[in-house]
This record gives sequence, C-alpha cells and structure tokens, in this order.
Amino acid sequence: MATIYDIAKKTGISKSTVSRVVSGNGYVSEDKRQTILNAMHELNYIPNQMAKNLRNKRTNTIGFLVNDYLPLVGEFINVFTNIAAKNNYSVNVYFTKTAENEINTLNLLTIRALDAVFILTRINSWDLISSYAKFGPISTWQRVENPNIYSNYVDHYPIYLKILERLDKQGYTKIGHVFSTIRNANTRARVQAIEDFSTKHPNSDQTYQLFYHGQSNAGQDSAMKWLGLINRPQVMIFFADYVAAEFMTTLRKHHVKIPENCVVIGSDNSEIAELMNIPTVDLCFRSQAQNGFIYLYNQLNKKQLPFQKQNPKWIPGY
Amino acid sequence: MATIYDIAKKTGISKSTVSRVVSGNGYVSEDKRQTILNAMHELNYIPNQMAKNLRNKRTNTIGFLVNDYLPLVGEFINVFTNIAAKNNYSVNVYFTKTAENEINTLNLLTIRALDAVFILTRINSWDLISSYAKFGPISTWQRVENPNIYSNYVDHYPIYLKILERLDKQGYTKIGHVFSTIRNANTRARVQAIEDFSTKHPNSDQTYQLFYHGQSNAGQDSAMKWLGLINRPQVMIFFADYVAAEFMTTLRKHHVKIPENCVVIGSDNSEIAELMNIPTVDLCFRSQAQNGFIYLYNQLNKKQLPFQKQNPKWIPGY
DNA sequence: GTGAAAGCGCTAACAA
DNA sequence: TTGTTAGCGCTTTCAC
Repeated sequence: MATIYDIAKKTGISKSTVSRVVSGNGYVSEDKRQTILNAMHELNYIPNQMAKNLRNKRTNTIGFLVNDYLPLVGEFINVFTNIAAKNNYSVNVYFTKTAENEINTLNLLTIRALDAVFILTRINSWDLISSYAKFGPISTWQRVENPNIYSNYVDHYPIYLKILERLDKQGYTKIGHVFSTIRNANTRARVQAIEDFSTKHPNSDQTYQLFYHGQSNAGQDSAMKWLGLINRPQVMIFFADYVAAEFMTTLRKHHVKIPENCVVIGSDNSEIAELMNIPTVDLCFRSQAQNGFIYLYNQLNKKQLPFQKQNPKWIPGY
Repeated sequence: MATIYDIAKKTGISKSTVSRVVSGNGYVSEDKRQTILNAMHELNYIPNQMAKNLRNKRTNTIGFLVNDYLPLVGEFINVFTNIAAKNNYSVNVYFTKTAENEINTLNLLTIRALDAVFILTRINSWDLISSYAKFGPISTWQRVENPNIYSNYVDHYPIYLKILERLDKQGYTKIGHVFSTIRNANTRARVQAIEDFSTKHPNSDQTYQLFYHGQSNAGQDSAMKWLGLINRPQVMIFFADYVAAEFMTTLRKHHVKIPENCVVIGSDNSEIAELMNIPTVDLCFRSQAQNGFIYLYNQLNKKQLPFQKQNPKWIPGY
C-alpha cells in the first residue's frame, strides 16, 4: 500500500507538497502537480482514511440509533443513508436494545468514532441523552423540547383533527383509536385533537382508545379486542401503518370485510400501507430523515444545506 | 480531552504502561494499574478510537452493501448489525444505486475505512467485485462460485421441489411461477426443480412462468397478467414475500378471493408474510446474515466463531 | 511555491 | 514488570 511518503520519494518532491495535491489544499505549481499525479497513478496510491481521521479529528461518520426493529426503520435508514452518502458521510446503524447499549453507543461520540448522531427511537431520558451533545450534534425526528437536541418533528394535532373532520363528513360517528405510548408527545397531540373535536361534535363517539408501549403485537391485540366488542367502532385509526396492517389481517382471518365492516386507517405512508392499500397519512418521515441529517451536516460544516419543506397529507387507500 | 500522555504525566508512569492497562495487553503490577485507573477516572479519560484505528490498521467496521431498498433489506440489516454489535463491530450501510457507486464503496476497503464487506445485492460482476477481496474479506448470501468470495447460500432446488410435491398431493395441477432474473443462480435452481418435477408428473402444468429484473412492481404486473388469463393457475409461487403481497393486494382489489380463487405462496419468511399471513418458505435469511458476518469475523480474527445451521422449512399461512 | 519538522493519540518491539 | 523509542500516514504551521 503506497503512502504519501512513497510518492514523495519516487518524485523527489516533499511529503507536504504531495499532501497538498492529495488533499487539494494549498498552492502547487502545475508541473509538480502533474508529476505527482502521475506517480500517484503509477503507484496506485490511495489515501489512508484512518490517518486522515486522526489528523482532521473527524470521521465523516454519523451514528443512526434505533432501539428496535420495525418495518418503518428500514425505509428510514434508506432515506437517511442516501442523503448522507450524497454529502460524503457514512452512516453506522445501531440497534440499541437496552439502555446500557444505548449509552455505549452514544459513547462513540466521545471516543471520536462518530461525528454526530441521529436518534430514531431511544430508551434513556432525553436529558441524559442531551448530555452527550457536547461531544457532537444530536438530532431526532421525535418531538422533544431540549436546547441541545435538534427535533424535526411534525405536529400530529392539525392532521389528526383533519382526519376526524373528514370522517365526520363521511358520516362516521363511532371512531376507535390505537395509540403508541402516552410518553410520546405526538400521542398527546392526538389525544388533544380528539378532545377538541369531541367538544365541537358532541354526537360523535371517540371514546374507544387503546395505548400500547411495546408495539410488538398491538395490531393483533387490538383486533381481538375489537372482535370482542358489542358496539364496534366503524373506523379504527392507528399510530403506525404496520399496526394497522396486522389489525386488518387479523380481522380478515375472522372473516370481517375491510373496509365494508371496518375502515382501517394507518399513519406514516410507509411501504406496507402501499403494499396493502391501507389509507394512511403522510407524516413526512422521509423529509424528517433528510432534515435530521441536514441539521447534523450544518453543525459539522461551514457549508449550509437548506432544509426540506414538509406538508403532511392524506393518502387514500382501498 | 485527556490523552494517554496526560495520564502518564499525572501519575509519573510511562505512556506504554498506561497503554497496557487501557488496551488490556501486557503485564502491569496491581498497584500501578490502580493508580492509572484512578487517574483515568479523574481526568475523564476516554481512548481515541481514530488513533487506535491508525495504529492497529483496523476500524472494526464492516460495510453492508445493497443496491436498492426492499422490505427484506431492513430485516436483514437488523440481524446483521445485531450479531456484529455483539462481536464489537460497527456496520456501515450503503445503498449503492449505481455501478460506479458500488465501486466507490468497495474502495473504502482499499483506503482502510472498512475492514470487510458484506454484499446483499450487487450490480457489478462478481469477477470485478472479487478483485477487492485482496483488501479485505467479502461475503454474500447470494449463490456465487468464486474462490475469493464467501457465499452462504441456501440451495432452492430441494425446497422448491418439496413445495411442488406438496401442492401436487393437495390436488393442485396448474401452478404459476414468478421468478427474479435468470441471472440469479437460485432462479436457475428453481427452474431446474420445475423441469425435473414435470418429467415425473407429466399431468401437472407448470408452464406459466414470469421473470422480473427490476423488481419494483413485479407483484402488480403479474397480478394484472393473471387477471387477463383465460385458464388461470390455481396457485402462484413468488420469489419474494413482498412480491406475493403486492400480487395478493392487487387481486383483492379486483375481488378475487385469496386463497379460495388463487393460492399465493411467497419466499423468505419475512415480516410481510407474517403481517399478511401469506404461506411462505423460510430460506433462512436470518442465519445467512449471521453466517455472512461470522465468515468475515473469522477471517479478521484469530478467535473463530461457529457457523449457524440452516434448515429451510415450510411456513403455512392463511 | 516548497520543504522541514512537529505532532494527532496510540501500540509494540526491544531493552532494561 | 516497566520504560524508551520508533513509528502508523497524514496535515499544517513556519521559514525560506
């Protein structure tokens, strides 16, 4: 493996000048540049990234933290790594199953193995996590109020209100809701939207509400519960497409017709909704992924990338 | 940021001894170890990974290459990064959309930014790719005959034959097949299985066969084709669960009952098959991901990890 | 415009 | 068991 030193020796030019042409910094006369370029070619020279990292004190690598796998995660990683690659960053993916694991991964910031970190889902408190921001920028798509963490969230309140208005116009009066944990700020926004809607529309029944922390089989569980009801909601709205998908499949197994007997609505506009033709709402996770990266990039570099606009919108299915 | 030098200065012990306790290599007397440990704690010392990398000529990072996103990719990354993390490796995910991009990513081996590479899907020829094996081990789950690339493939021939026998016993005589590209060795194995089955069972009709390269909407396309047939196959077998899922959803939109009017069978045993209750076959991608990592690990380290056993099996659905 | 030299933080061969 | 020493490959003052 040829080094900068080898090509300096071969050409009789100093290491520093060679470095200048390799890194593109500083002035080098045209003829020297050419001889160096030729030598680089001949010796098959490739700069050593580790040496650069040590010298430059940056790895051009961003950590992507998520604590568990869900179908949406893959799609998110796809968008995130793509914009990162375009801007010359690598992304390391970590599934941080435990709180301890999450901290170990955040520690990669302190040992300078990671320049920055994006958090899709987390276990530890935002307060604890934010204490790592002094070692490198941190961003997330979640709704967090913390001065040290950039949060590119989409407010679920207005969009949820719109869904309810829309269903009301279509004549649906009994709606069921399946939420993620109330610890989540957007769950609270949704609950607030329902409350406000209900005061305006006292005839509408929005009281059937389910909450799930561990999301492993929320869809199946809520389906079994729905089947057990005497007075079943006509519409069920879910906090995620894949939960809606599981719900739908379980009902179908029990010969319930979708959407005739129960309208199923997801959230995310993910691949599964498309694959199963589930009406859903685009909460812009794709641009959230991009903006999450853009913030980190802007913190790390002088050059500033512009943020993406986000317009949540309804996606009809069936 | 404290360095090894700072703690040497503080304790009056040499850098090398400090290094010994930090890295855990070599003998250090118990009392010195304690004073060093204390100083490390006081100064909040954290070893610099970049310096280690440069010194050790390894990054403990593995590249995960895939040229496009599919639902299975996320699940695969999940398994792969988990076993990697357990063994102290990070994984960088790259979506290499173009041939050029793929080569640029393989070049990360040459600049020592990556210790090894796993290839899920690829664009360039295996011959070209294998030329990078001299810079670091390469493994894949695909079926490749190349001395420089470890291939942890599962032979689709016997399992496909079994599916056909099973369907035959159940009385199905007209089967349709949707394949990936014939460039894929396992597609050829499947075709061979059909051929051999057909000679044994001349009454069975296996002639309806579709091939797709770009897999973007193979499911929808094959569904439209199926709907247009006069003499429709009773069973359709797909090369991937998500293609089966798309096929199924499209037929349902056209009021075809599944499985009454058409039995749909996937391959992979992925999340989507579970979510939609599609009968499928477990081709062990999870252990393939693990074995793919294990090979790379074993090449990179003296310590050898044992490979996982693989038993493809039928997963009933509906 | 160019080169000498120092050093990023760590490890390991060698000597003591 | 410990310390000295020589780098890993690159970048960047600083002096010429």
